[in-house]
Amino acid sequence: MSGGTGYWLIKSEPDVYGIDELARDGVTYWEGIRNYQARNFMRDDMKVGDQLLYYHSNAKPAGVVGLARVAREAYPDPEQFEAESKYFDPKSTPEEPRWVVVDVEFVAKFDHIVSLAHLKADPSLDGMLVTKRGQRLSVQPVEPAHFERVLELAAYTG
DNA sequence: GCCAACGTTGGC
DNA sequence: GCCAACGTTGGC
Repeated sequence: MSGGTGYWLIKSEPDVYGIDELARDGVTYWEGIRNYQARNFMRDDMKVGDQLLYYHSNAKPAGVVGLARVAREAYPDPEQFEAESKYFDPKSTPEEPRWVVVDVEFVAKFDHIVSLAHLKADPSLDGMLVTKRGQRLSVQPVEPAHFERVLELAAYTG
């Protein structure tokens, strides 16, 4: 697989759109990001082929449940213009869209979740953003070494 | 369900 | 531009 060299963690609530829905759909656009820092990561830094840790939040337990990749770089989030959408933003216009999406493609579901508790307990993951208290950012950059370590913890062999 | 942490909004 | 109020996130 050619392309991106970046690593990210993306959060999703399994009750809303979990890894099983992504596996079913194959590809989806990552709609509804309404945080400027997360948007900037998607808009400015995510490249096709970048690898994504798929994280379930508001879950029991919370943790990394699989892998995905960026299939298309940032473009305007169509839901921001749809008045009936929960992601509608009246201040955004097609001429100057405020929010973007990327396309996210399913890669794999881990056999076992790598729980948040497990991530926090691993010294080699010190400093990983998701393990920090109060860290709510739903799109986070991940260091390559941390990414590889999470795959080890998942016993993921590709 | 609770509540701490955090981001955004809006009055001034 | 400050900052209190408010709404949301997300672990527990």
